[in-house]
Amino acid sequence: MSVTIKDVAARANVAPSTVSRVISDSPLISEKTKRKVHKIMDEMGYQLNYNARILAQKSTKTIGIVMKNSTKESMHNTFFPEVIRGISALCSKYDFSISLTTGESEEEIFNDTVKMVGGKRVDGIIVLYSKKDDKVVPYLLESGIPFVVIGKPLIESGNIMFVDNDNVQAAKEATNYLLNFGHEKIAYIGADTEFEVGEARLNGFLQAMRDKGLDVSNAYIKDTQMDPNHGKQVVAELMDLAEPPTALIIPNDLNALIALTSLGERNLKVPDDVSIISFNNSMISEVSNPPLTSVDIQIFQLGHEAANCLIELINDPDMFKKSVIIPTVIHERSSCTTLKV
Amino acid sequence: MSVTIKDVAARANVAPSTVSRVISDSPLISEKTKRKVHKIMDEMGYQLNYNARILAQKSTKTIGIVMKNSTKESMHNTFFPEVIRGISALCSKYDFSISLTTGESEEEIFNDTVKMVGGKRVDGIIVLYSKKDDKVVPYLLESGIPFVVIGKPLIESGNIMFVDNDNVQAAKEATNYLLNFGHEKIAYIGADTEFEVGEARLNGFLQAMRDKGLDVSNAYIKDTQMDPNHGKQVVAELMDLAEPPTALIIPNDLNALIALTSLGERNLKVPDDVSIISFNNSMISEVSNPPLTSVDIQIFQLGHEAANCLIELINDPDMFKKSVIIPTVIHERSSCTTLKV
DNA sequence: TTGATTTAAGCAACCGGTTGCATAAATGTT
DNA sequence: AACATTTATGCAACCGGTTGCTTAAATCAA
Repeated sequence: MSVTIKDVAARANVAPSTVSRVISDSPLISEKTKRKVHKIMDEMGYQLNYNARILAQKSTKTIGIVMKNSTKESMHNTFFPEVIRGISALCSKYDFSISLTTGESEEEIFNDTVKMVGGKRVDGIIVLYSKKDDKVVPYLLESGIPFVVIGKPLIESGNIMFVDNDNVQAAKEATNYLLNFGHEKIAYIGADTEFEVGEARLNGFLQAMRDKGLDVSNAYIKDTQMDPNHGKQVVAELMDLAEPPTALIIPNDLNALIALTSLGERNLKVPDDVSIISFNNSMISEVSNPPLTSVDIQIFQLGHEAANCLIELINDPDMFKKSVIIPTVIHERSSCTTLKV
Repeated sequence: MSVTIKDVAARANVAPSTVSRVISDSPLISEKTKRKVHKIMDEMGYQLNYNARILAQKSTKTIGIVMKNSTKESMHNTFFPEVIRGISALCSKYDFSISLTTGESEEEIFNDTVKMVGGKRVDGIIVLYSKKDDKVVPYLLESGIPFVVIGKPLIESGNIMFVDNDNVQAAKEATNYLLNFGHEKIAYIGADTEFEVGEARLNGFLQAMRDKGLDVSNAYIKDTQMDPNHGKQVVAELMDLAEPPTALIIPNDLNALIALTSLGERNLKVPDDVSIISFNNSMISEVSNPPLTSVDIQIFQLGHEAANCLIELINDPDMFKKSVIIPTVIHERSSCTTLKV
């Protein structure tokens, strides 16, 4: 069908191996021959067949991305495109390709991963989450393939490369930010302890409160899905308490927007009646009304560093398993203010 | 290194070809042999090497996705994850993998595409946009690879499979929706005629206005980027006109949110002072304040259908080049109301 | 000029599967 | 029992590159 290395070789009166070496610009080939072969490759419209190369070199130059793919529960909307962008940037630079899992359920995602790894379709894997009772990471560990987790692995974290924020610290800072405004009745939303990030942030929140000598009622700790109705209900439950919170910590901007609307419906003003601090610092936080004070977790950077680590690891599989922490920074806007007394 | 078909064959005292046929569950092999070989495969932990299969079968079971990858300009945030989800669903079902372009600039994206297609890394391509002066589609056409465009191709559209909304119609309906509320001074934002979708919707808008016998000032037609400052500026320009519009058509929910905020800052109320209709019907439109009336373009479905068409086309490359139109539907919420007289 | 050394190119095995064709074994027919 | 069919398996070429090793040619040293 298409032009192969042999066709080129025949036309150029050289051996296929010579053509192959021309392609990889081997120093074993003279400039003269290289020119000749290149000319003929162009004439014939030769194009390298990557699959053949992959098979021979046993290297795919492809990294697999394992992601939760379901609608709501998954990554906060903005997370996914942004982290992909970060990964892409690096891949593009080092000429790697990206392959995605397509599964919806945990089972499917696991199978996709096995197919990628066992089937030798990728050189390395980036896992976009860290979750309890997850089968993917243990499998990867056992398989020996290079991989990086975005988020802090819950097992053998010393033995696994990961890229993460310091979520405990980030939540602590967010909490302290509110505490410094005089708030003491602070509710924490997003306590999904299935995912490591949820647990870590909850811990940070609790620590900050304890450091300040404050008790936290369980009624102030809420989980939430990425769902308007549920979000509104959570806000309602909090505000209907005998002692409603005066400040809210919310795990992402979209949920914060939901809260904002929900509070508005009850005629509660942000920040005058309730202060809100959220995570992600996406464009939503910039344009909501009022603009949200939000913790920038630097999603692009997370992806970028993860890809960076992974490619290093692929090039030297025995390297020291480092982990990198991406700093977070609070972007102050107008959703927090001093507690009215 | 790992277990190959030959290792299994040796251990089972059969030929490699037999093992291969066992794997593909060929009717040529007896049940007895199948059981025996399967048992040994399990014992040895055999795993198919996909690259070898790809090379031999000349089929990758992978589809490539060509996307604009840059931050702002690109797809409205929510579009990308949602369309991927739609594509994934189908791919998962038919056991296809997904490969992404990683490039940022048009040039890089084009090169990524060539590498995918020329390098035989994919069986087909989905292009996530339709743009003027685009080199990708002509290249794909020439290459002969099966591909589907999401959006209406600007060249040879009879010869190219595509999945799209009827954007002219959608914009017309949105416009009529506002006209029926008595609005006549309607501004259209998002007139980026580089992309087909921008142009089509603009035409729909103009048609609807013309049908109603209304002139449209050029001052009412604005382009906008996915950037808060620019968005606000656009709104400002419109509202500072001697005759400011009473209704706005905005190409996506995030920009509508920007507009909402921008109008709020000028103490203009939505919908009392200005009506807004936006596109995409993302979660933002549901939770903004007020909730936005938005045209649902069914992004998931666009991806789903595109993948569906592509896989059909891969299975039968000579098939009739159909195109499918995904219906749009206006979700009424609270951002539009009758024009005050 | 001759032998040693460097440089350039070719040979052939290999990566790990798939598949058309040949052949052996099993079954059926008369 | 002898031959025609059917069914099950094996042989070997092939997919399109890569690479260790060998060999031929060119350059160098003496």
